Amino acid sequence: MAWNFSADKPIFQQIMDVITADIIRGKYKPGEKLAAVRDLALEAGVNPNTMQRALSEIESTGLISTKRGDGRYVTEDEALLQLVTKNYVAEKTNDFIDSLRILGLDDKQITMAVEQCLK
Amino acid sequence: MAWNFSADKPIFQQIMDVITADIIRGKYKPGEKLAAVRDLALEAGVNPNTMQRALSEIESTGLISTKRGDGRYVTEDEALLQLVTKNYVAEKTNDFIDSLRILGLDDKQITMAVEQCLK
Amino acid sequence: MAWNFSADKPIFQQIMDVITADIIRGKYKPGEKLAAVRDLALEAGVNPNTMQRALSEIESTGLISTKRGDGRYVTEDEALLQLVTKNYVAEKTNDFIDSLRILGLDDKQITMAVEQCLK
Amino acid sequence: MAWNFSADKPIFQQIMDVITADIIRGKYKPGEKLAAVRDLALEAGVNPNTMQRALSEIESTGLISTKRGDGRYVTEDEALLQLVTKNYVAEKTNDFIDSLRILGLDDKQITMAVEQCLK
DNA sequence: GTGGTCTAGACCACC
DNA sequence: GTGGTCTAGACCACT
Repeated sequence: MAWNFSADKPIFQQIMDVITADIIRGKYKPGEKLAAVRDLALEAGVNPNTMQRALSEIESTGLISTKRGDGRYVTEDEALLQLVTKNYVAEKTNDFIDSLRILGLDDKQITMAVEQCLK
Repeated sequence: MAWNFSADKPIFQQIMDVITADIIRGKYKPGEKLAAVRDLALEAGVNPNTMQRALSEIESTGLISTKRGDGRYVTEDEALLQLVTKNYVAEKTNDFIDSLRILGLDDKQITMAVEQCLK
Repeated sequence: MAWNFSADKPIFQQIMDVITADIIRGKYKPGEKLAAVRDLALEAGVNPNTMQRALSEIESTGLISTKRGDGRYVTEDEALLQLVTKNYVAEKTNDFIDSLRILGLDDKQITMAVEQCLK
Repeated sequence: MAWNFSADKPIFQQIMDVITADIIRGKYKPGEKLAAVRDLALEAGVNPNTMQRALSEIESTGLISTKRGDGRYVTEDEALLQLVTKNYVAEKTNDFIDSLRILGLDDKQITMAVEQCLK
């Protein structure tokens, strides 16, 4: 069953986002072995090359690492995991705030917009 | 003086964002005539075709309209303008919230993240 | 008070259509004198050049004629008027039929479409 | 072998009409993959950019969609297809009827005009 | 002078 | 190989 991809972002990036999120929220535990590339590709309904690329890019963030001839493993470095999470959240948040500030919204209006959407 | 474009999004989209924001925050007033495509292109440091495309796409949102052989004008329909603004803000906010929720953050954590970045 | 023009056809053509229709349906009687170009332009809310062009093009169909230094007059040749009308209707109808036939609709379906829209 | 284009409408619009009609009348089946932009452009005898534009605009109606790095596919959503068809026919028909009504023709005369041309 | 269209050709990201 | 974007430059229709 293929995952759901939007057309306006590269598929490999969307896969990155999903897997990174899975690691951060603990679906994949530290030290856990990931499924084989072709199995993941099959599950996501994408070309194995695409999945391969997504995993390589995640690897470059340090969240996962490859053991040659064995497979890919989630990092056990919990400090790194928290750092990545923190940066990820901060980046998303700052981008969001900037995009509203550019419209002329002040801090109070931004807070209100968030609270309204959270309801 | 060319504008500053990032490499990870199409230029025409970045132009759209800038001009849309300019209209929303009132740099361009309702009913005001925009500069000619060629002039805007010169100002932004892009090819006239690129600017043309950005403007056409904004036009499809209704924020601006073309008078043939004359020029482009910002809509005078203030209701539409407010609607577009509202949708724009809501969309950005929802995207942001979703991107954090997928990590497992709850509403309180999201609010906190925003407040921390606003400081 | 300006007329209502759509953005997807040249304004002078839209003016032609309106005035031609006015002549055909008898709003302007045969032999009647038209208002001055600048008055018509004012009424339509367009540039006098545009109105001028529209009138010249209608003139080339024979429906109106110019008396130098006097003004423009609707033709008194009723036979011509009927001929133009007939051709006009036939042309519109054939274009319409062709546009539906190209979709694979047969004669019966076309008749039905028309009747449904007439209700 | 270049297609036949008339001079009074933009080429990309004429291409849109042809391909849209092809989809509606089933020449391209739902889910079918379209030929590559460059190939279609060659077939139509136009610049690839022009074909690209035509296809993008059709895409915005939902009739076709793009799989990145793969190609363009006709929608499999038959309900959408029928809806588009219905709207398309209704729009053409209404435009036609309006253009005759503005001449002062009543419903009966319009029906007669159609029947006469169908013979 | 204004916007709109088209061609030509290049480069890139993606699968 | 696929579509997407951008540049360059030309031509046209409209006001």
